[in-house]
Amino acid sequence: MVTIKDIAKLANVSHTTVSRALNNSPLIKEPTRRKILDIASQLNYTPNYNAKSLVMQKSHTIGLFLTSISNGTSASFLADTIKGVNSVISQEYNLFIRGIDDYQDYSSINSQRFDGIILMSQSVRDHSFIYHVLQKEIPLVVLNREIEEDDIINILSNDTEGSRQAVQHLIDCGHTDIAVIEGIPTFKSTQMRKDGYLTALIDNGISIHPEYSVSGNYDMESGYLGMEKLLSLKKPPTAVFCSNDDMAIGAMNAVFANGLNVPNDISIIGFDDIGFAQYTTPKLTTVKRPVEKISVLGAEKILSLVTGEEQKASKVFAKTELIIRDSVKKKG
Amino acid sequence: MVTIKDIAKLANVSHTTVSRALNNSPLIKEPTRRKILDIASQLNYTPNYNAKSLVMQKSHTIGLFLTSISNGTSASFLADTIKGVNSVISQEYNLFIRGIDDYQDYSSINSQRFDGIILMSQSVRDHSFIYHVLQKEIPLVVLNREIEEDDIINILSNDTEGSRQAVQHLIDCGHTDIAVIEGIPTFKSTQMRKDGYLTALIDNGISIHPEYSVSGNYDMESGYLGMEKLLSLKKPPTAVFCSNDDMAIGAMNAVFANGLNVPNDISIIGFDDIGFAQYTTPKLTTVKRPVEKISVLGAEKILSLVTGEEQKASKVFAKTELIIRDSVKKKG
DNA sequence: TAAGGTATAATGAACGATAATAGAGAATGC
DNA sequence: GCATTCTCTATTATCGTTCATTATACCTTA
Repeated sequence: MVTIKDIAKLANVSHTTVSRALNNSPLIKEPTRRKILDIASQLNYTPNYNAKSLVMQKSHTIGLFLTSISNGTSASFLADTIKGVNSVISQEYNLFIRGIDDYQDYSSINSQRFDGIILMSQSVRDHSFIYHVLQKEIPLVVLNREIEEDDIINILSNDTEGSRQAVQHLIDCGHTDIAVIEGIPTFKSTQMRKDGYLTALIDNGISIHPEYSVSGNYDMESGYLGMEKLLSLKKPPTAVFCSNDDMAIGAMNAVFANGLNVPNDISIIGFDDIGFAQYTTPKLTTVKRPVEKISVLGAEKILSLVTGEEQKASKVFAKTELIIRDSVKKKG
Repeated sequence: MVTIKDIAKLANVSHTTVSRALNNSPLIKEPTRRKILDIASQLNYTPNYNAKSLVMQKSHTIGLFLTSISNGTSASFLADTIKGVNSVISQEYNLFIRGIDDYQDYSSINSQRFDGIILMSQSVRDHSFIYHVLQKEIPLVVLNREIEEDDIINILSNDTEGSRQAVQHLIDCGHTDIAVIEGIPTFKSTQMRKDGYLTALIDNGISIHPEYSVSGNYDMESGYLGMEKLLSLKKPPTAVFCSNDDMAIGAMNAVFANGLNVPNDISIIGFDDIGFAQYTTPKLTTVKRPVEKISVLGAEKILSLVTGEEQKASKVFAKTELIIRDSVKKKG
């Protein structure tokens, strides 16, 4: 492997001069610089990032962490996150990806190894991780889940408002017996979407029936089971807000399995707008959550943090959007 | 940040002794070793991987490359790949993820930066990348796409056989007018699945109609368009083999949009067995492709390669599996 | 012409680890 | 009892960079 010393020898200069020439230092005369650059490219020189990192105390890697990679994270969420970050992080950085739950302890996560960390957070369980990163003084951006501390850069989608709009849409269509299938209990998103559901009901003076709230865990199977539970009530709801699209799809299947029809017997609305939402039968009315956009914003933030541009701690909200398709019926 | 020298000072030994103690060298007496380890854990010592890498010529990072992260790679494929690899690569390794198409040139991909590379390959375009990695003498495992060179470790799913079985299943159900919606032309998988389709027809003495082969690009939209084209033929097929599930879902929608029924008017079979396949209406009959298993096998291979265990170049085939659900109808 | 400036380049010391070699002290042999 | 071997630890070099300091050559200027 060719090093700056090899180049130095050939150029008849010191290795320092080579280093400076390669780093565009003004201390080097143009002709020498040219000569050195020529030789470097002829020898096909590539800098040794380990040596560079060692002396500069910079790792050239950005860590993208998720609450989990294998558990409870849907394929489209994972894919959108990675796509968003990947599109922004330039080639000179290493893009490192892991799930927090892959770690027994966080000792290997330090500022030597990471210039900055993006956390796509889905659970309060992440708090110990956040605390660790903060304590190690690694630049951090937290996506998707609101963190109360105010010296944190936080990029969020407004799930509460999004789900409020969704349920308001059901109400606008004449529904009053509206149920919710909830997500994984420990996830903040679960709480926010439930809040939006409740807000819409309260705003419209609709009384809240506890039996219309059933639990789920964001996968299709749990949507199926949740809907079965709702259908077995003495008075089943006429519309169901599912906390994500996967569960909405499961729920639709449960409706069909019971010989009923969506949206004629039961209206269903989802949350996320995954790619499949427009290919279900009927097409799924849902709330588009801007996962990829959040990731892009987060990656941009971490880059400017890492390259030293001052960044105020801040909360950025990316907007959700109600996507009306065919799974909700106007009553009366 | 605490270094071995700090530990050495406190333990009244040389830094070399500390290094040896931490690396379980037999040259260190047990009592000294204990003392050093105690101090190290008290100081919360974590090794500097950059320094380590520099002297040991080892990067402690495994690169997971895909043909592309943003173009033509489905969410479930990307997610399954990452899940599989992530579950195997131990915590002491960095897991680096990128798309090949993110690179203008491969100069930054060298043995200093990567101990080993896993390539989830989807296109012949990857060849220049493979050539580069081979030339840099970086341990390499290629997944998903067969590479002719025989000194390469290659882990594949047998798509040809899988799609042959799929089409054979259609034939067994009494279909003879069988069409195919193909994938992205440059992808090897497209060719293999087409081959399986053709093989099944030929094996059964069914004549091949060129108008029954329509092109697609693996996304749902193209499945929709492909099916529309087929439906507009004078004599539409009674069954369609879609080269992946996404297109199958698009195709089903096209059938519905034309007022027809699946499977009563048209039978549809897919390929991949993505999570949604069992939640479509009707549930999709398809061929399960073991993406995650391939990734696991690949990750295991690269690890044993990297840790120095001899590995013969080899081709490993992971089996596909026909999953029969409700989108194919028995004729007659 | 000597003293002082000002560019430009060279020297040598880091960074934090490992590895080859040297050295000190105890155990062994004759 | 002294040389020799054997254990264990210390010394020093090294990996490929950057950076602070020092040196050299070339101009100014008095």
